[in-house]
Order: sequence, then structure tokens, then C-alpha cells
Amino acid sequence: MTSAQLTDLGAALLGLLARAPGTGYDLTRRMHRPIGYFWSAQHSQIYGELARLEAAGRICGEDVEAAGPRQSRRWTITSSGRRTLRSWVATPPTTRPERDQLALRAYSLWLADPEAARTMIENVRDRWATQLAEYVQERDTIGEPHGPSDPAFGNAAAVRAGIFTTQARIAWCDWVLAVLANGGD
Amino acid sequence: MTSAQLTDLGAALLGLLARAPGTGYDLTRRMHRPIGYFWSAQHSQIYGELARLEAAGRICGEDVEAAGPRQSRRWTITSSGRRTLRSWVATPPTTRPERDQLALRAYSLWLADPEAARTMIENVRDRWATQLAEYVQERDTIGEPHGPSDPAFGNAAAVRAGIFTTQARIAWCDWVLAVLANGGD
DNA sequence: TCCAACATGTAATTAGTTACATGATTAG
DNA sequence: CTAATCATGTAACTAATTACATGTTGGA
Repeated sequence: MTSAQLTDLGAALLGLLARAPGTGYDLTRRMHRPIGYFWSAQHSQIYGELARLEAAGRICGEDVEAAGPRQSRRWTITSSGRRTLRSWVATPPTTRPERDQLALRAYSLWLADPEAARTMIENVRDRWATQLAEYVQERDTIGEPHGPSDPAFGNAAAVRAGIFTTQARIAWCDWVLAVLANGGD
Repeated sequence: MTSAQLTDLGAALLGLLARAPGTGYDLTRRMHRPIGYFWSAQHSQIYGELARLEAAGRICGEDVEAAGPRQSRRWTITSSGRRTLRSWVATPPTTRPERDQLALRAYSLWLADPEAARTMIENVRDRWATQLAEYVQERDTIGEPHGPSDPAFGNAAAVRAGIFTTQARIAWCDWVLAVLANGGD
């Protein structure tokens, strides 16, 4: 019951449990889609965080039958956990430093052979185009949310976050490719 | 001279040193703009990484006069370091998991009071609009790069990465605000 | 018989942030 | 005389990934 600061991962897990209870394994799978489009974690991190959430009284677990060698626990969000999450979502995020591996490469791309650079950027552009197609398909299957109090609003927003940022990255690749195309300097 | 894997931070530092030599303190300042738009580090991390780059023979240092209580070192990229960086830039980045704190909030935003949600999103939108204006101004002062072998190409690409992704985030905020506006569900 | 999926956990390591520590010079 | 800037480093901690470990059930 020691009320520690809610971490980002903790908020992600509470967000999943606010929709439906589940076991650690279950949550690990549910972290993939659509929440994995903007936040993800390995099971090793998830089990530890669940233990911390329980210690803080934000979730409670009941024993269930397990297939494996160990006992399985089904986690449910508590009313305290729901309150914590509810106030957390409305606090503006602390600005984290950006980390963009491709932009980091672009910063030193003037050193590379222009042909090799073009191949690399096209390769990445393709990867993102595929990813974008996946997001768009998902957006169309889930449809428009009914309103701001619909859990589907969260899913829709997640997919849109993926779409907008991926489109931006593709546009950026195109800008880089245009510079690479027009000149041996 | 033990040739370890080049880290992202190592590549960022080599990218700076490929333009001009500098001390650790100097590099810490140069990490802010424009490279800090997509990669950043504290001085504590930088000094350690410089030691590793030296051990791998990618940079070499000469002692210079320092204002403080300690000896200062001016680092220069070696030809080996330049080769390493040159091949690193043309290798496609390994896809890292996305981490978007605002999208994470959006995923659970259906739980919040719509008024509080709107205030929070508008707050973040404003922050990004300010940031975007800064990027645009920087883009205009540095101008168009002369070609793909110009170091200014890297700076221009960095600023554009900032512009494109920030525009995407603002567009996403507008989508969220539109949903929040049209309905008490 | 072997592989995938179920199911949970620990250990080791790397990346990154925050805080601690020192001491000189220059501008207000 | 006080604060900011110059200048370098270590220590403690949190977040996150990868690898190790165990053992069952059901399908090809």
C-alpha cells in the first residue's frame, strides 16, 4: 500500500486492466497491439511491475489454474488504481529527449557513399510504408470512436498516433532522397 | 584498440568530431543543437563514451590548458574512427520500440474528465507549436544544403526531422481535440 | 517424437538520468 | 560578494533488453 509514483509502464498496464482483467502472460500479449504501437515491454519487465502495482494497492490478484509449473494470477484494477490512472492521464507528460536513430544517421550521411546512402534510406522507407499500410488497415477495422468516454477512443488515438508519425517519417525520407538524387555535390 | 560495437551515442560524438575537434565540455554543448533535436546526452554519459572511443582507437586526445581544476583534453577523430562512422551511417537502423508518452495517455483518456483532458492536450499542443516555430526559424537560417556531401546536409536533415515529426504530433492533437469537442458521448 | 503455445519468474547487462564533488575565472 | 560559466569526473539509481530456467498440454 506504499503509494509510489506511477511509472509509464505501470500506467500502460493499468490502462489494459481498466478494460479487462488478465494474467501477466495475457497482458504481455495485449501489450502488442495497439498499445505496442507507442509503448512496449518484455514479460520480464511486466511481471516485476505487476508486483509493484500490487504492493501499491493499485491492482489485486486472484489465483487461477495454470498450464505451466507455476501458479497463475488473474489481475484486476482496484478503485484506487482506477483513480490513480484517471488523474495520471490528465497530467501533461514531462518532455523526454527525442531519440531518432535514422536522423542520427542522416547527421553524418554526408560522409557516406551517396549510392549506399540512397539504398539505406529506401530500405527504411519501405519498412515504414509497410508499417503504415498495417496501421491504416487497423484504423479501418476499428472505425471511428463513438465519443470521448468510449474505450475505443483510446485504441483509435493509438492507431492515429502511429499513422501520423509514420507518414511524417516517410515524408522525411522523401526529402532526403530528393537531396541525394539532385547532385554529386 | 579493442574494436567494440559502435553505440548510438558513440556515433553521435564521432559525427560531431568529424566536423571539428573539441573537448568533452564543448561536445556537451554541441550536442544540444541541432543534434539534440533527435539525440541527446548528459555530460556524465559523454565523458564515459569518449574514454571508450579512445580505447577503441576511434578518437585521439591532446592535452590543453583548462580553466578548472582538471586537465582538459581536445579530441580529434582518427582515420579509423572516420571509416567506422562512414560504414555505420549506411547500415539501416535496428527498429527500436516506439515510446510516446502522450499516446500512452490517450489510450486511457476515456477515463478522464473530458474538460481536464482537453486542457492537457491543448497544453501539449501549445508546447509543440512553440517548438515547431523554433525549428522553422532554424531551418530558414541554415538554408538549403548544397549537396549530399556537404556537412550542412546533416544539419538540414536534422531540422527537417524535427519539423516533420512535430507537425505530425500537432495534427494528432487536433484529431484528439476534435473527438473531445464533439460529444459528451 | 518434437515443436509450439501456455505461463511465470530470475539474472546479467546496457543505456540513461540525477545527484555529488571540485575549483578556477569573469561579469554584475 | 555572488552568481554564472568554464571543465571534468564519479556514484547511485531507474528503465529496459537479453538470456537463463522450468515444466505442462495439445497438435502434426
